[in-house]
Formats: sequence, C-alpha cells, structure tokens
Amino acid sequence: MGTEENNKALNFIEEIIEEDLRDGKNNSRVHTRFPPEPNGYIHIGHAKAICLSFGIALKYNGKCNLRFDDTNPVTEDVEYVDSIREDIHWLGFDWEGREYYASDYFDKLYEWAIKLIQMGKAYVDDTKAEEISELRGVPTQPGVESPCRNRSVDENLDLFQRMHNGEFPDGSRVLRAKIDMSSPNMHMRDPVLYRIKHAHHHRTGDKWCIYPMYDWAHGQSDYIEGITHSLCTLEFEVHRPLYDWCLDQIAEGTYRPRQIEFARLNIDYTVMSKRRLLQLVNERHVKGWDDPRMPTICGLRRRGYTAESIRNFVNAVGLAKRENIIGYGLLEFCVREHLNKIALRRMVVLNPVKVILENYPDDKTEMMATVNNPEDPASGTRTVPFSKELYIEQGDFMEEAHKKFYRLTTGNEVRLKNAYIIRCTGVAKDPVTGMIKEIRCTYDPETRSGLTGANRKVKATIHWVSAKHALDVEIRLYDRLFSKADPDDTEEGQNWKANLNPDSLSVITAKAEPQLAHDNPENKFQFLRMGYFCFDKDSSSQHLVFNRTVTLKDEWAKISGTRDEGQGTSGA
RNA sequence: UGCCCUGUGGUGUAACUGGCUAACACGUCUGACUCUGGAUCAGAAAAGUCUAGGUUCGAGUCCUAGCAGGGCAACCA
Repeated sequence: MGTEENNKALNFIEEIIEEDLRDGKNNSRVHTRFPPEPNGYIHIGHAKAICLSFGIALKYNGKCNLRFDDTNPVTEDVEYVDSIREDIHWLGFDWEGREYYASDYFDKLYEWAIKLIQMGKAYVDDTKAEEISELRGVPTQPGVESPCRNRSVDENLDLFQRMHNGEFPDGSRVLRAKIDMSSPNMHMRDPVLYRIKHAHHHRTGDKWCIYPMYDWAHGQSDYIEGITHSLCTLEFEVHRPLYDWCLDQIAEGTYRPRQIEFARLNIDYTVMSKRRLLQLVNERHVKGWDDPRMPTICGLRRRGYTAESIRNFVNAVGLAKRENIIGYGLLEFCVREHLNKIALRRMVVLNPVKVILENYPDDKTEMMATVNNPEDPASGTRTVPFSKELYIEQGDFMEEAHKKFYRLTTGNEVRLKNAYIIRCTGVAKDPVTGMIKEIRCTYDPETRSGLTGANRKVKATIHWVSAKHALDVEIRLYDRLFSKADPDDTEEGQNWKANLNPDSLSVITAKAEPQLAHDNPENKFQFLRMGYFCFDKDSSSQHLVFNRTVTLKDEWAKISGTRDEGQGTSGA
C-alpha cells in the first residue's frame, strides 16, 4: 500500500514526528500504539486511528503496539477483544505479537500510586461521589478543597492499603491526585486516580478491587511500553496537562511519550459512537454488530467492503484538528474504485419482466462467451446460456420512448449483452391490472456478439438472464441507515433514532445466471449495470444470498430522478 | 462568562513555512468514447482563505481586537 504516497504533503502529525526525528528526541525512535477499550466493536472511525498509528510506524520504520485499555472491568469483555483483534488484522495491520493490556501494568501502577502518596501528592478521599463533583466547582469558578486533602502520608498509605485489601465497599473512597483545585482545567482539580470496584476483570480475575482511572493508566502504559507518539482524538486535549503531570511524577531520565490529538472521523447519514451503535444492536434496529448497515468494521466487511478500499478512504479523508463531516459518497467512491478492478461480472436481473423472442427456436440453447472482468484480462472468461425466454429489468423497458431513454421501447432496438440485438414488437398485459406480463421481441440472428453483423450501432446494451436457466437468489439491498445527513437533526421531543431510515433494508428475489452457483463465496461481484454484490454468510448451496455493497453510478437514474437515496450525496 | 482547540470552493485536505493566477480529491456540470447510461478520456463552474484593523515591496501564513463552531464540570475511555 501507499506506493504513490511519497510525494504527498505531510500531515501535521508527520511534521511533528519528522521534527522530533531531526531533533533526535527519544533516540529518534518512532513507537505508536492503538489503545481500544474492549467494550464494543470497532468502527470506521477507529479505522482512521488504526491506519494512522500503524501507518506511521510503517512509514518511519517504527513499531505500533496493540494495547487494550481495560481499566474498567464492568463494561469490558473478551468478546470484544477477540473481535478487535480480528478486525485490525483484516484491515491489514500487524502488531507483531506486541499485544498488551493496561491491566498488565496494575502492579506497577499501584506501586507508583504509593510513591505518589509518599511524595505527598495524592490522598485518599472519603467524600461521596456527588459531593466530590460538587466541590470540584464549575469551569468558570474554582473548586473547593476536600476536607480529606491534608491527611498525613501515613494515614493515606494505610487507607490506600486497606482500599486495596478490600476493606471498603464500592464507592466509599477514592485516591486523588493533589494538584490544584482552582485550575481552569477541570481535569487538574485533584483528579480521581483509583476507585473501588469489587468486580471481576476479564484478565486479572478477582485479584483487584481497586482499578486505576484512564488518566492514571494511559500515560504510564505508554511510558512502560516506550511509546514515543501517543495519538488520540481531540476530546483528550484537555487531559494532556494531566498526562504530562502524571508522567513527570514517575518518569526517570529524559524519555517521554508525547500525546498528540487529531479530529475524529465523522460521516454523514450514520452514527459513530459506541454507545449509539450498542443501542442499535440491543434495541434490534439492526440485526447485530455485523449488520451490513453498520459502520462497524465487521459490518462493512459483511457488506462487501474491502480492507483496501477502507484504507484508501481513510487516506482520502486526510488528517487535521478541525471538526469534519465526510460525505458518505466518498466512502462509496472508494469501494467502487477498488471493486471495479477486482469484481467478477455476472448478469442478474433484480426486477424481472419476461421477454419472448418470437423468432427464436423453442428448444434451442446457445452458450454465449464473455469475459469475467473487462478491467482484468487475467480473470478469464465464462459462458452464459441463452434461450427463447429471457428476463430483463423492468426498468430497461418503456412502452413509450422518452427522449433520453436509450433502452428498449416498443418498435425499437436494444442490444442484449453478449448476445443479439432485439427489437420490441409489442407487449402482453394483464387484462385486469394492466401490468405488463411479457414483452414480445424478435432477434436478429446476424447480430450475435462476435459476428460482423453485431457491429451495428445501438443506443444501449442491457443485461438479461435466460428464464429456464435462471437461479432464484435472495438479494439484500441496503440503503443508508439514517434518512438525514445529521441524525441529530430532529423535531422537538424526538431523538436521533427518529431519523432511522425505515427502508434501509429491502429483500428481493432475483433471477441470476447459473454460474453464480459455482462461484467462490469469497469473490466480489459486479452484477452488470446494477452494482457490486457479495455472498452473505447466510448463503447455502441451496439458497444463495447476496448483499448489495453499493450501486453503480447511474446516469439514467439521475436524469429520471429515480436514483436511490442510497447513492450520491446531494451537492448544492 | 473561565480555560483549551479550530475557522481555506458544496465536502474534505494542501499551499515549498512571508513570495507567481490559492492546489488536489470527492461531488456538480459539459463533451468524447463504450456490447455495462459502469469504467476510461478531455474540459468547465465553484473559495480570494470568518470579520475588522495593522506590520510588510508583498499576508491564507505574522500582530491586535472581535465573531463563529467544538471541547472541558463521569468513582467512563
């Protein structure tokens, strides 16, 4: 990856790193980390952080650790660590065995806490949580010091030891850093370092009943692992003074990790917070974390996105500190760009209407040869059966010509891809409903693909499937999960869930060419003129199920105004 | 009424760190080509850089004062 990336302008983090490298900081090492909390599945926003931290390590010949930030046992679970591992690997990154856990460092963190108490820089506070919160004050006004703030070192040591021994119930006491209750930065107003939780931890079991807070764990973990550049999102910006303060208390020598913040990824027509994604799953608005409508990595994977297309997307959105909302269309552009190169072409009629070729022999079947992918000669060829009765898309036929409609109309010609040019002679309708039952056509035997008679100019070429050879397959058509670009744009008294798109999934039965029954389930496909599709894991040999990854760009849909909401972000 | 961060075409990111006509990508619009209205190719429209002052031969880049948006008051990360 990233072959033409060399001439690209550096982003602001790369600039900082190159400056650090020039200055010989930290012996000119580059060592990053990706620190997920195992309390949910990772999504495309995390992909940005993953590509950044792992990508920087790759670019500067450094390393990137995977570190699970598991300091809160009540929300965390092994289910999540497994999925996170799998998803990062799938995205194409490797931590080369450097898989760590903040919980690996609980002993060291405890030891450092004791040191902090001995220095007179931490104290045990018995104040109730609500009261601590109240005494902390508000951003515009200084806080008030806790009555416990001036306990003796010995008393603090004793109390902390007993917290550790499990002598006190949850929430009864905390260990706090003694910094500055009147700091304009709320995080410096004697932040809580340890809290009591008699909870089972997915790794340390019941060894601990006190657990360190993020601020006491993160910088130290970075320090222990020799991290040089600790990249995180903007909301941690206000934590940085505390990150540095904690490090200054425990660090020896000149090595220091440095926290740098960047703006998180936002995409329109979707939500990206773990809390909300969890809600979508728990409240059954989607079928699971890997529902193809979810912006999770496993959801996108099931939807048919490739790792390469996601990496390209992350690369395309850039990196800066300003808040941003990326148009969904860019993600779609990136998959189409990749899938166009690798997807095998197949013919599938999504909304079939029957065509009868009046002058074609009743029992004849011809095998029409065609390529698997015109973009990739190495993908080979295949044959497709052709016969008297075919299916074509309802949308490829109009009884009356429309000046911009190039496809089949009564009295006119259209080319059948890889087969013959046909002319419509009339339609048969259901006498009651008026619906078209079948379209009657004649074919021109001279125009079979490959023959010189086929060289005639025809306005359009459409896809088709032979009726008697057709496979019935299930196709799941996905659309955006939300009907508003900003899911939070709601009426009074409603929440973001009111903007869920009720039509985000529709399931149809389509007519497919028989080859699909023999295709590799791992392959990506382009159903000619319809979009990119992939096998869903619900498929069996008896029942093929496909997910639509994304539609093709569609000029006619744009002209006719029938374009799905699912594509093209409306410009101005 | 505090502190921190951020303001560049519709969207996102650039601009050799003060120097040519503000670039690139997505999107939009033309046109060419095409046995996918896909792909490909050629081209166009679209910002004068949040505002107002200032420094300078020269400012998107520096200074001052505003304005706007975001973040911060979890025993979450």
